[in-house]
Amino acid sequence: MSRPTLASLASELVVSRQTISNVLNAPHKVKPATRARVQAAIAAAGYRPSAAARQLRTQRSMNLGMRLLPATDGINGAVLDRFLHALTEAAQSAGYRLTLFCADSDGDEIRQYEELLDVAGLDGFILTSSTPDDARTLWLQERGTPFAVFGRPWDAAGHPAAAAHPWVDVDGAAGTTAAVEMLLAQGHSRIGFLGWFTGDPVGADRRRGWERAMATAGYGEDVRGLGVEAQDTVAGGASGAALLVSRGATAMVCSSDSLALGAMEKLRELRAGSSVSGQAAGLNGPGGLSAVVGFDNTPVAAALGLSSVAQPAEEAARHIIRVLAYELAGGGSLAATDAVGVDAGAAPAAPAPPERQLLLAPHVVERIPLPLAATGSSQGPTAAPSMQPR
Amino acid sequence: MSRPTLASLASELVVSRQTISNVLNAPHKVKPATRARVQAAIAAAGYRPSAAARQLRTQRSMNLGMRLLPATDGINGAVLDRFLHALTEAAQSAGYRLTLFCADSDGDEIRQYEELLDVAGLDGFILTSSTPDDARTLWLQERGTPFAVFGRPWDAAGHPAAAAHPWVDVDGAAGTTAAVEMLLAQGHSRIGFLGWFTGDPVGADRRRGWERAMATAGYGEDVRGLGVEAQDTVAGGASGAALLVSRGATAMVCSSDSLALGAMEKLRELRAGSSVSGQAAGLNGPGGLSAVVGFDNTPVAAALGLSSVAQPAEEAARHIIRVLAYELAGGGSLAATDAVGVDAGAAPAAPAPPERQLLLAPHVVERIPLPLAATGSSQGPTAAPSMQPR
DNA sequence: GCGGAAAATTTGATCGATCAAATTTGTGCG
DNA sequence: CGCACAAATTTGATCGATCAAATTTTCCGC
Repeated sequence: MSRPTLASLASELVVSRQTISNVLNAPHKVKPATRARVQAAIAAAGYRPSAAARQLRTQRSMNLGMRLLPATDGINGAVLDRFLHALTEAAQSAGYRLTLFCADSDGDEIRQYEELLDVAGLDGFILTSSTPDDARTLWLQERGTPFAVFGRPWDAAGHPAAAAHPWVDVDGAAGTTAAVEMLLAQGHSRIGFLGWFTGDPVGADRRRGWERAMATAGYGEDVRGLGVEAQDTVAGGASGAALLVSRGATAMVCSSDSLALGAMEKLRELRAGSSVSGQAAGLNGPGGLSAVVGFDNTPVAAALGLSSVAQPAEEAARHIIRVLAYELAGGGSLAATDAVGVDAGAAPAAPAPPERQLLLAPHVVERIPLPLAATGSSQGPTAAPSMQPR
Repeated sequence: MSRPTLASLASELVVSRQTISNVLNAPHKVKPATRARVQAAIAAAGYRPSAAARQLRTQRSMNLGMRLLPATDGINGAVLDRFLHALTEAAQSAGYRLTLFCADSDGDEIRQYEELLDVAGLDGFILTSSTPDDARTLWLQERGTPFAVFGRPWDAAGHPAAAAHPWVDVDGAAGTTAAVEMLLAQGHSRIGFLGWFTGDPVGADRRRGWERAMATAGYGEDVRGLGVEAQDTVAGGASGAALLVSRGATAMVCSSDSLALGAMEKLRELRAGSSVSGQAAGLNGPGGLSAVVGFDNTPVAAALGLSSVAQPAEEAARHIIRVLAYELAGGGSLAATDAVGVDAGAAPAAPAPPERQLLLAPHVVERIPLPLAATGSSQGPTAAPSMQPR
């Protein structure tokens, strides 16, 4: 037998299509006895409603779209990777499917939205990364398409902006603040900041966290000169670290793991260079090598024993789906009014709407740099005789 | 006006639905004059056929599915990331959409196939990674679902197996062979192999490439003891490298960048330990640090100046789509006979069917290890005065 | 046992496209 | 001119579900 349909199942069961449909979509409308009988038949026949037919009628595809950004660094892009995994999983368990697409530019991305909405009837989009005065969010809002953004809205000046759409972001400043606090606890006081060039708001935000923490600790005055910017690469990190050291820094918080990796290597090199007792250039602070903290907690950081600020990408993804699903389920129709002083109405215990805009706190993963001692790890290496030749 | 449909456009143009449909799907059936008029109207109205309606009628969704594997290492997983990007892009330009899904196990993956086929009507699947006697490929073949695999089929013994389904893979042995040749050219002769524990066929294949190249170069005898296996981590690479060095290796080819990274660090450490003139333990072969070659050409390798074997992931992705699209377009109906001596028939110049099974050759990216000299890269670092406080 | 409202179920129309067959228009030629 | 036949276009049915309204069944009190 080929795939069962509502009609085929109905005639078999001697009930109408609609009754079966109701069992699936509005069970309370069906008499318990019938319901049980139908459910049994559905399970037995392995019936699954066709999404295409359903979509044609209901105009909902249960399909969400997300642009796959052109891989930038690959070292830092790892966060989006984790995000994508978690997003797929969350979407799936919320009953949505996830469609990927590529775009050459933000303009092209909008063109893709249009196409995907018209042709595939996607129900909503997830945007990753937000730019100041984002054209995409404007377009989507005008058109009334549901969407949620991983990344705060920024105004043209690079400051957090107010926006009506849902978003989730990670509080970068809180991350660098926590990193500074960790270093302070280790006994450091001349803690530098190593950021990237591109004047984007994310970098500025991370820098602010460092400034704030230093000021709070009473080192606000010393900060001048300890904030440095370089290209967001390993090489850039190395030269930036050299500059910071020359200015007396004994520790540094970096905007990325690429930078931190370069910094760590450079510190190691400087320490090796300054002879055995490397107290020379102010190196060897209390924490030794771990005086470098990266950002994003990339696999590389984990592999090399680099401390790093970890973004809760999985939690962000789950929340994005939660919000989007809520909007798509019509939750937005009531929640349109800002959630301030909404006490009247006495709604019948709706399942507390998710925060439409959420800032998550990252945490610092403290690591001890790879010792590289000859002692093997859990399982030591073994010589293996050549296997099958040829 | 809301979205135009065939019917709305038809009445506007005073032609029938079917004529418009034909203009889109079988232009040759429509008189040139009419065709032009309809095409203009389509463009003007921005008409786009609904995929759901089309799918309902044609039973084709133009949608491909792919499982997103649970992120393993993150360092080595980068290849799949590039693959996914290229795949999305290729699918898109072939007119297909890509749907992602997650699964807990291979068994669950099959369950997902079933669901996605029934509910969403996916036209085919892309599998990444293949296991010996893969249950998924068997299931898909039995069911007659089109699919293509990134990875060769292996038999239970871990040897390449014959299979009827399309696949693309990268020739790992050729990669390690090329790596050995590069090292030979640098003057090395005691070249070790550093693989991973898990007895999977991919690792064995890469090892065979090393063995073959060494034998060809006349060092077949020496190989004994120079093949070592460890955990596929940075720490594992370090300890494996130590062992290889103790056996007299001056260079080594690794199965992954994780291993190579550990090896590189260990070599650096050993070299530093053996005083200034580190000729001691047979270190400092002709190629110096670059005597380590990794596999997968991960961003980390690029960042750290580690030579590595690069998989043509993008090309693999494009070919996978090419093959799958060909099958889905009905190309398989003729190509069922093996492409050996098919000279008869004299087909009317069909656009040469793509190879159903293709082994791509990787290439070695030779790099000079990060010097970490204080001289800044292209753009040097600059001190930046504190930005907006608070 | 009966009227009438509520509950349960069924029927016909519809979403927007393509297929298959029917119909109309156009062309060549004796 | 008119016939046969091909080209171009149109019509009706269909894919598989849900919606809205019509219909039948059930239940209750009097």
